[in-house]
Amino acid sequence: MLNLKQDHSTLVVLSVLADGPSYGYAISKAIAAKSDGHFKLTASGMYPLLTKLEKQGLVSTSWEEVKAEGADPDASGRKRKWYTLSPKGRRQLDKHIEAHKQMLHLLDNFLAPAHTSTSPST
Amino acid sequence: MLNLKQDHSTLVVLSVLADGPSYGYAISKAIAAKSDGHFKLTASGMYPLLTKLEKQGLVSTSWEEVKAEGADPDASGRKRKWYTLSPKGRRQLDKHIEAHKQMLHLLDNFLAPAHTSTSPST
DNA sequence: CTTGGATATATCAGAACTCGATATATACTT
DNA sequence: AAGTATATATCGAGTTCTGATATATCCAAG
Repeated sequence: MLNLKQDHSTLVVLSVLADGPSYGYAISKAIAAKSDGHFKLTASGMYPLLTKLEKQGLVSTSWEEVKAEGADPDASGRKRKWYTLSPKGRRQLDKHIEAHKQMLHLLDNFLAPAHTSTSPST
Repeated sequence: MLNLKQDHSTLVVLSVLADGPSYGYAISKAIAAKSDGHFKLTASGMYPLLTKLEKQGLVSTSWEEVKAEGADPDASGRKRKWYTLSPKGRRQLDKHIEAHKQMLHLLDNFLAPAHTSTSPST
């Protein structure tokens, strides 16, 4: 169970939101589920990150009341803060994925034995 | 020019030391060269990291005087602190590489379209 | 011989980040 | 009534990041 750091958290959260709007608690569960239990992003990592993404304009937000089944229509129930990926967030996700891929590529090259082979494959 | 964070720094520094003993300044230059100028690990990141690796027993150290060409044999010249990868450091490097590869694999799966295909490959 | 750039190690300090613990409140189940 | 799940959020001690600073030697150009 890997606790995600900011860079990976951002990538993963934006990726979840690319599938459609969601909210903190659900995103956290989605990350655990989608990663088959390997990734973990807890509340203390999630909410500051979401606030940051909001400030950066990568997501837009709205509050919505959670209606209970047989609830009194006048009762004020639990609230959810929904996050929606903005066009800017969309572009940022693409950038993050690209940056991630480049990092992989550079690290692979770095770690590869110093063959200097410049193999014609790829 | 990417400034390396601790995880990647550790991986990259141990990797450089796997090619043979070296010292801070040279490691920094080697990282820039070996990454074709893409990775940067500056003094303020390098020395605390090397100290940490030493404390963890991943590297062993020794001081050596840099002899100048026509220098007075009695003159005390510049000093270098050499770092040598320990057997434990060797094993740790392998672990880091494995962890890195697993992270790639997990992130790729996460970012892949939600096909739910459960393809029999791999 | 003096100025500056390269070599070489190292710390400082403000900022940012990490992460378990805590706080608050509603909803559902037993 | 108690316990678990849902839901958002902050606190704070510890760690990490990074440009700036400090110190000192070596070498080449002016």
